[in-house]
Amino acid sequence: MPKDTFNNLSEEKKKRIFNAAVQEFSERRFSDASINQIIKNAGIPKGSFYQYFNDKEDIYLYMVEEMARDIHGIIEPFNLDDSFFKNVIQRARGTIKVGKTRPDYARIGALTVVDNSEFILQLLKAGNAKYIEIIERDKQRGLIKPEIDSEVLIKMIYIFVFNEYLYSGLDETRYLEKVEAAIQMLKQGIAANQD
Amino acid sequence: MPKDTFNNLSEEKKKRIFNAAVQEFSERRFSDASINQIIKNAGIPKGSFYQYFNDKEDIYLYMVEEMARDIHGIIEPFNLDDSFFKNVIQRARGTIKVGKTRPDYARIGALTVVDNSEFILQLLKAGNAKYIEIIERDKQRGLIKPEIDSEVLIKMIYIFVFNEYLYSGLDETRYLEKVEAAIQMLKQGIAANQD
DNA sequence: TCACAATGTGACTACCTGGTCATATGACGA
DNA sequence: TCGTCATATGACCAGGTAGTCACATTGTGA
Repeated sequence: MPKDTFNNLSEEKKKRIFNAAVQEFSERRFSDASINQIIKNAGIPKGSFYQYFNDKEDIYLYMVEEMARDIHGIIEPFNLDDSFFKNVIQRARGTIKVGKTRPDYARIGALTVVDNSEFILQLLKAGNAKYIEIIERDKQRGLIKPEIDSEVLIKMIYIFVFNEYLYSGLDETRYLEKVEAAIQMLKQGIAANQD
Repeated sequence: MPKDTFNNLSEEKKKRIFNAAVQEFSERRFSDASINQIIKNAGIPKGSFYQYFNDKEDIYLYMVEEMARDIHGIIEPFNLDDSFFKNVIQRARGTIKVGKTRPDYARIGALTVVDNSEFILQLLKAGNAKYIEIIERDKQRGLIKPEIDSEVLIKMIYIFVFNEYLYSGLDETRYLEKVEAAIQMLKQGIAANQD
């Protein structure tokens, strides 16, 4: 959580610092991102940074919250009545939509997939909790086989969706094709002879 | 490719350097690994390293080749008559077998999944080529649906298998369960009502 | 024995990192 | 006008990185 000194700043300066963070965290994963680079981008002195934030985690969390607020209008929220499949595809479409206007935002998300720091892992775990719920509900609704391991399922999708975005996200058509192919595979299976 | 000066070294010294590389690359992914750390582990001066290798990529490739030679006896090679599924599970079992005697080797492989440097990406692409072949063959044999995107399939499995190893690889039973769950999902699908 | 080539060596350069802290500045109330 | 307090600032510290290079040592063949 940013310190009071940060909250008292002018909107312009807060925005400048936010933009600087977005720039850095979209170029390098959290673990590799540099505070020095952020202050350089923002044009603020080193000392000020530590007057505003405790550390890198602090500004990252602030940035994520701001981003969430920003894309609130673009991305559709979870639809709890829809199936897990629909929600995932919806989300993939959302990622593309975001990627069109804010490729930096989308890349920040995608970069989490190649970060194995404890901080990022915890963040992801929290973010996936909602999906786990939906999967469990779909099991009860008879849409998903009850013996399926929800954690494995969401993990497979999550890391694929973001990994793919990292490498082919710029080509939107191709990206959506790949994601849909992946989901179709998981949905219907790849074996030709159903037994 | 190591320089001649390296090849002329005593087996003992070569082994010491190899071990030092294994230690470093099993603790940090390629991008984060430090040459300084390797020479420290090996007990050789900085200047010597550059007399033996061109750079970090050079020693990494050497290490990978040596490792491949080393686990040749442990891991079973591709069985071209077996299905893709069997080959993947075989490979996962192989990873576990290797992990038992050489957890460092297994971790070096697993760390590739969180490395998005061009160097590692190329290495992985080359390594997956054989699997692509097997998938294509299974399509012709009628074991895999012909419309399946081979690249998506192998990518999903690859990143899942290594990602999972990175986080639960130490618990072998759990790890194998997760991998088998993942493969089963892909094989038969997760949808309850087949249509 | 001598000369020359191959190899060993670590101090050094240039550059990066996160974090601290003494000092400077400016605002605000008495 | 003065004192106090919040905030701004960048020099500085300790530690890390990759790569170079002048010099020392060793080996080898004449």
